[in-house]
Amino acid sequence: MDGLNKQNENVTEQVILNAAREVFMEKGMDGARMQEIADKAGINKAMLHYYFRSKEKLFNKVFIEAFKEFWPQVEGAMTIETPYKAIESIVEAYIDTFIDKPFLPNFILAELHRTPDRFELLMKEIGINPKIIMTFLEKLMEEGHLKKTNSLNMIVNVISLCVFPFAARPLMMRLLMDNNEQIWDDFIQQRKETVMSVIKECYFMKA
Amino acid sequence: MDGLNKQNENVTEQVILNAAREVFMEKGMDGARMQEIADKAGINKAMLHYYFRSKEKLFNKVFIEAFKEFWPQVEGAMTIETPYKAIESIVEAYIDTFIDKPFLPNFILAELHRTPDRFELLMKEIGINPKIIMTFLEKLMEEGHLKKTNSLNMIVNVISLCVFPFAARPLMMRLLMDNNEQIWDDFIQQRKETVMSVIKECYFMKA
DNA sequence: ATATAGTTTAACCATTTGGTTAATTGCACA
DNA sequence: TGTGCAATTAACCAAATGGTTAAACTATAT
Repeated sequence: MDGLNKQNENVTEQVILNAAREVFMEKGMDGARMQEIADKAGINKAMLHYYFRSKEKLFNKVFIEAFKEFWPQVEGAMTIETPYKAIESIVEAYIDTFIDKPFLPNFILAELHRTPDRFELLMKEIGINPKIIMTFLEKLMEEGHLKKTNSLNMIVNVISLCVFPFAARPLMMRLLMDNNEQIWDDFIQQRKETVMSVIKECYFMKA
Repeated sequence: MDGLNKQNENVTEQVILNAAREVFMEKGMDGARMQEIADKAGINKAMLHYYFRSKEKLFNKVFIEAFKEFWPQVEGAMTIETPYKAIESIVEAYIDTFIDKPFLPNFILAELHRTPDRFELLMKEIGINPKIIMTFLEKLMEEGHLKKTNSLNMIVNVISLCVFPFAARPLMMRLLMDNNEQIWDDFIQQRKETVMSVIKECYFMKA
């Protein structure tokens, strides 16, 4: 029966993708080894090529998947009525994603830096366009909910505050937090508040 | 005469280091190829090993050099009398360094992520300890120049605002700035001011 | 001039790595 | 039960890569 085949295929395919995600996230494209992915998936290396043809194709799949999960959250946030809650949701989308996938920021930054042009293509392919966040912010300024400022600067600041601590986690842990996991956890638990208080102070109208 | 030999040695050594810096900065440890470094230096590949023994030793040299140049600027900034100027100088040290070495943030983040423990060792070896920035900020709070807040959050915020835009440059250029070099240059020219205005708003006492 | 010591190179080596192939297994179906 | 097709594997391959070596070159000191 065809249905069972399809199901088996999907199972193996998923096993491979899970292993590939782990390895690529941790080691990046250059550092990852097909053999390690196969080992982690518990299958023969030839299967990777049987299902995904090449390392690059497999990598792309993993890369695209990571964004497909994340971006809708940001888009969703912008439909929220209250301006404050909307921006809070964007911040939350970023931070919760990275709590769940700690390697994602480094993974993206490395790939971004490795092949920027291919990155741009993939973004367009998936339909990610951060400019809509910018226009969203500009709308909120027009409507008088936010102070009128340079929206490019504002969005860069917000994203910087959300993403960078995760990207620099090993540094912060070792040089600022005495390698103490608890301090990191507390820091991250507060992070949404911390970022929002900066945004409030700098960009929202004083009540 | 020994002097001439030493000079020649130094010349070749520097040629190698310059080439190695370029390649490692752009491709990272995993992506860099010894042959490419040799080609860029215009010498035989064996020379790399003659002078630096191994890829890792060469990489370490490049890595350490990058910090040795940068960190004293930050330390120097903290000796400045006026609190505002002191913090401005720290921000300036970061941003000017990255204007000069655009690949440095990605280079550091990648290495940080690749071998965090070795990174920590190198930092201690060079004598870099960002905690002194934290205690410096705390002193300014005690003295009433800054609002009393969590110094860890403050330093992370400041560094995030300074570093992240450079690390994410390829993304920002392509998705927010229409690949327009001029927009990027303007953005970076304003960056010191932008960051300082956030710091002023959030952390300095209102005049 | 020649010995000596450091410098540089071409050729080579062992290992790793992404990818292929041909044979084997397992399973639906007739 | 046997046929056919997809899934899976072991063995293999060519290219790339970090590293080595032995010979050649250069310049200096005697």
